[in-house]
Amino acid sequence: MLNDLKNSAPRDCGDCPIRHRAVCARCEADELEQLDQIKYYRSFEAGRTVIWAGDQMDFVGSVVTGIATLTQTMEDGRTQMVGLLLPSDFVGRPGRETAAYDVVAVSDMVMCCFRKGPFEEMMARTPHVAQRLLEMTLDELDAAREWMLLLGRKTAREKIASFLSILARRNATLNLSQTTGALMFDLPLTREAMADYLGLTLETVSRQISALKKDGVIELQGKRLVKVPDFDRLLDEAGDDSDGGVLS
Amino acid sequence: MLNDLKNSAPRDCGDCPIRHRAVCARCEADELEQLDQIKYYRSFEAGRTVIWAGDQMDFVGSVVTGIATLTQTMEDGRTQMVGLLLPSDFVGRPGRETAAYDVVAVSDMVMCCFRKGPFEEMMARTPHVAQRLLEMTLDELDAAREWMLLLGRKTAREKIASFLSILARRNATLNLSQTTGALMFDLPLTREAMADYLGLTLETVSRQISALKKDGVIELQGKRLVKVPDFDRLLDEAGDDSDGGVLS
DNA sequence: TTTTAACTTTGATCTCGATCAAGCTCGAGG
DNA sequence: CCTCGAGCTTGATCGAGATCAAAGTTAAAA
Repeated sequence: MLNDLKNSAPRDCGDCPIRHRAVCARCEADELEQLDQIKYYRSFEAGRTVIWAGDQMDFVGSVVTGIATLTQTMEDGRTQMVGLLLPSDFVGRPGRETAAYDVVAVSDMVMCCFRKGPFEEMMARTPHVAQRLLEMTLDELDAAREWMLLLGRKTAREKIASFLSILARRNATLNLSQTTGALMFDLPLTREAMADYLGLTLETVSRQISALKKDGVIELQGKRLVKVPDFDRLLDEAGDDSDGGVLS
Repeated sequence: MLNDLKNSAPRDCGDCPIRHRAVCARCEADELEQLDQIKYYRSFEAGRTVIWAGDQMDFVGSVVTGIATLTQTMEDGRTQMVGLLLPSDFVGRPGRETAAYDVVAVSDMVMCCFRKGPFEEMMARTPHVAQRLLEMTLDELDAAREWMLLLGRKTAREKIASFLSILARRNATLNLSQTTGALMFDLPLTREAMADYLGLTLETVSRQISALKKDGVIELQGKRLVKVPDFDRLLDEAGDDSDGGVLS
């Protein structure tokens, strides 16, 4: 409850790790300077809630480092995660007063924030921010629709395999490795959080991970480090169109 | 296979039924005229496929009248609807070559289309189109996330009740009625299409509709006309936060 | 009018994942 | 070192919804 505020090395946009992927990606030097003047950083410890659904939300921003989740909860407590926010992902919606979802930091996290008013003015003035935001929103919409297929039609095993292959692919993109052959990555979520993302119970998540391990699709080192000896095998288990899509 | 092309009374933007809700909603007279010059209408009979996932897509457009569905299909035939396109909804994505989903006309339908190239130029020149498209995309993203909660966590009965209350609310918005008390509307989808939307089988859809009828939550006249005697009761069955949200 | 086929309903049964219930693991704090 | 508890695994059982099967309904076509 205390902080949010310990200033974690305010950065210069020039060497920001998400400079070319976030909402500012298309900005020219002068636009970047405008953004620079209205931005501020906030840090959150793992487990902290960034904002509650329904609360007044007077800022928008980008995840700089760390991971957060977007979740919806029904009155009786049933919970569905509707987004996993990784570095460069955008939080909040211009033109809306209140938060639509709970946003929770899953790891220690730093956000680059803008007060909503100035940000909206900026959007109206400079097309590059709005353009980039549209592009990012369309990508998120595609991801949400892919998730609808997963939630509505995939089996528990396919859900787990799909989730793991998304994490694996993302990890391969951030690092330099190629998407075939063996690769390793960290599981950033607890079994329970995975269950909330996949529309399962934590017991089922645990069982299916064990099953995939027994079948040699994955190997575990500890509870959180996953090794995938054959990525195509994992993709196959995910039931996706095996287009083997090139990393973008 | 034949037509698509029978010219259904090309309209003047001035008296277009979706003038103030579609992607052109914010346009000034001069911008509207530019759009007018690159637009063309296409008609589709009920059941016709507008475009197949993966196909080259050289246009974008808006649904003017009628209803279409957006669906994803796995290799083994499992199908998930990821969107229901109503009048004013936008189809296609600027900056993408191929269609991501199957688009199928569910009723006879008329679309207002723009070739992709000219539309993208227009978007780059005039901010009002891009602004409106961003707003619409954000709304669709919210709808997709609401659907994720439905698909991941709601029971079959809640899914049906949620779907019916969405249709009822939309109908109340289009017509003049208020959202409380009795209201009637048409079911635009077959049981199978509803099942694909809700992540169920058609048998379960049929059974749950029968159950809601038996319990007096809805009444049916024929297979397709639904009467809701008490809308709050239906909302309650849907399991949603009962904020009784005012129609926007 | 009869035929036909798409759509819907209902019944019987099965199965996957939920639920209930112990234990296990491992790292932080005393 | 031990204790504690959060997170994870595994087993036993249950039940909502899927699946398999058969009729019923309706509207268009012949």
